[in-house]
Amino acid sequence: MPIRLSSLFLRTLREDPADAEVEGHKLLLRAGYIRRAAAGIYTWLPLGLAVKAKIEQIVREEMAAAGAQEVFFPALLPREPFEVTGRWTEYGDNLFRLQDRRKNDFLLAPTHEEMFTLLVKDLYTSYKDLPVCLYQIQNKYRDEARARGGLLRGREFVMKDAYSFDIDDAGLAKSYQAQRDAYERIFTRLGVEYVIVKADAGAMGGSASEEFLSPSPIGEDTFVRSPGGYAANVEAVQTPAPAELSLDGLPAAEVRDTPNSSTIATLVAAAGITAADTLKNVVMALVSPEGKRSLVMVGIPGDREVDAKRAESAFSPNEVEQATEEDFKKYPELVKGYIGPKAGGFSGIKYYVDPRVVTGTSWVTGANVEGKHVFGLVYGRDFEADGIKDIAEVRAGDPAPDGSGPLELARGIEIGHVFQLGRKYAEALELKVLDENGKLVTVTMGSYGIGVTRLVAVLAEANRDEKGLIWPESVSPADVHIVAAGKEDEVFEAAEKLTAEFEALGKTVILDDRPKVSPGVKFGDAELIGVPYVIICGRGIASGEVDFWNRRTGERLTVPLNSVVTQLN
RNA sequence: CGGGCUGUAGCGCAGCUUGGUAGCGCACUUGUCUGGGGGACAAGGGGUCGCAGGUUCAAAUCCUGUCAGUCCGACCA
Repeated sequence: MPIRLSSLFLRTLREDPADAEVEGHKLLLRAGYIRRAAAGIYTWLPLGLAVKAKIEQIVREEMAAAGAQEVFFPALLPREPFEVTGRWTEYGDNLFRLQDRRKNDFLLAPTHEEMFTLLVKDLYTSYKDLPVCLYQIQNKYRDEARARGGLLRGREFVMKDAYSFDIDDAGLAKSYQAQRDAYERIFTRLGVEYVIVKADAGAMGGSASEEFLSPSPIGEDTFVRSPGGYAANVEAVQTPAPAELSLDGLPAAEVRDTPNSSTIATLVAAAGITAADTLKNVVMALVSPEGKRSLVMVGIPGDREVDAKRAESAFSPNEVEQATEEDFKKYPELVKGYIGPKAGGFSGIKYYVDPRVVTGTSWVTGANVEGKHVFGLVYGRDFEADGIKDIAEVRAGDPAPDGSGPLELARGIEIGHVFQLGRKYAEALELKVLDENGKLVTVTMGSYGIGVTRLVAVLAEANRDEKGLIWPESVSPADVHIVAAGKEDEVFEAAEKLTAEFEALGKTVILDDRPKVSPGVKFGDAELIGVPYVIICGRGIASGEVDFWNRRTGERLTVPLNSVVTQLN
């Protein structure tokens, strides 16, 4: 049956809703795909549901091809499993918590690692059962501090999450690759542009992790890429270390008076040097998962700022905070504005340097005395560090770690994430199987996510013009949109006949059979709704002709009524 | 969580400064005309003015509180 606009539950809006900011989101609202129910929570209307179903279908087909089996968990979960893995508290305010009538704690699942792990533990006990890969397409709930861009970042959203279970690392690598390949096929079929970037494993533990980002100026993730094909999340970029320099013939370090030069800017102005010549020693406070606070010091080139996300990543699992006045009070040796590396170090403070600080490099830095800096302090001769921490900001033009050229910074929307999770959850929840020697071994896992509803937003954002949406064929709510433009019975009869012919070929049709609606309104709605092919049955019917519009290219042809079906086929 | 802005009909907005009959456009209903780019005319239906309290003879309007939305930032597998 065609989708008849005469009866479809739909009301298109002529004006943009005031609370929508992102263009694609405005169009989804105006064209009647979704309605907002609460901040970050959306109701799906028939057209939106059709697009979502198309995406899910492609995901299901490719998951099946990759050997994954579909299951379905409740979204409403008891507290206990999340207590075991520590995430009941770890997730913080982002977790929707609730209680039943007996005051037992429940949550709305933000993700399902625990449940998948427990399910496999529940049923499987032998290495012969592995590998196995399970997935579901399910609503997730995260009480985002700030929902954004409609479906882009919602508090309720649909995610495909898959988990692989293997007996060993080699198996995990294989499962990971199978999912990664499936993701490439899925995004290609969806017509979504994507880049695969190395991601920071972060708090999730585990080793290999890659994100699928769809490049977009409205993206929330910053990533870098090089002309030679390197791509990584900003957190994951490793700054290449320059070659070490010879210590021979370098002038001796010299302490000079630099009054009132407690910032890089004032120092540079007063001493006639550039910021890149200076070594800025940043003191930060680390808070361990147990809540213990300690200070660290990192020397980075003075022309760069610390990137908070990179610092978090480098010092994970510790939280990184700015050092407070109180912190400084505990270490009177630290002279704010004139902090520098010190022979033997400051007791209780680890000292790290940026990767660019290599043997033979010479720096202008604090002398640990009010009003004095050291000039020509050479790494490997005059000072050493406890290690390397790569926490300085990444800038456009920086060299790619693999030598593939200068990096460019770009924004992207995370549409998928593949992750070698390892044994973190299996250990916490004691998922073990007997191996061929009858010994218990802990299973190793991978987790693989695709943001299904986010993909609707990404597709809408990437496929539109000033008149409306332009869906890729693979996700369009219908294959063809047929408009009966006119008042004559012949026009409607021809449109009906054409609809039947397309449907006989297995095509899905949106039929605009609204009586007494002017052609202009119907054309406008067709363009807004965004089916890629539109056929107009109108004044040409008398001479056996219809108009054939290609929504994407804008091409408009007049073709004989009796050949339009083959034209589209 | 911090800062800004906004809550008046399904959508977009005016009215608030200076308190006194709640308005406009779109959408919707009916009729006539029109019929290839959101057409015209006429007649209609629809609003606890976010919520609560206060001031006042009288509050959409002034005051206090609160809730919600949204943007920027912080946060965020």
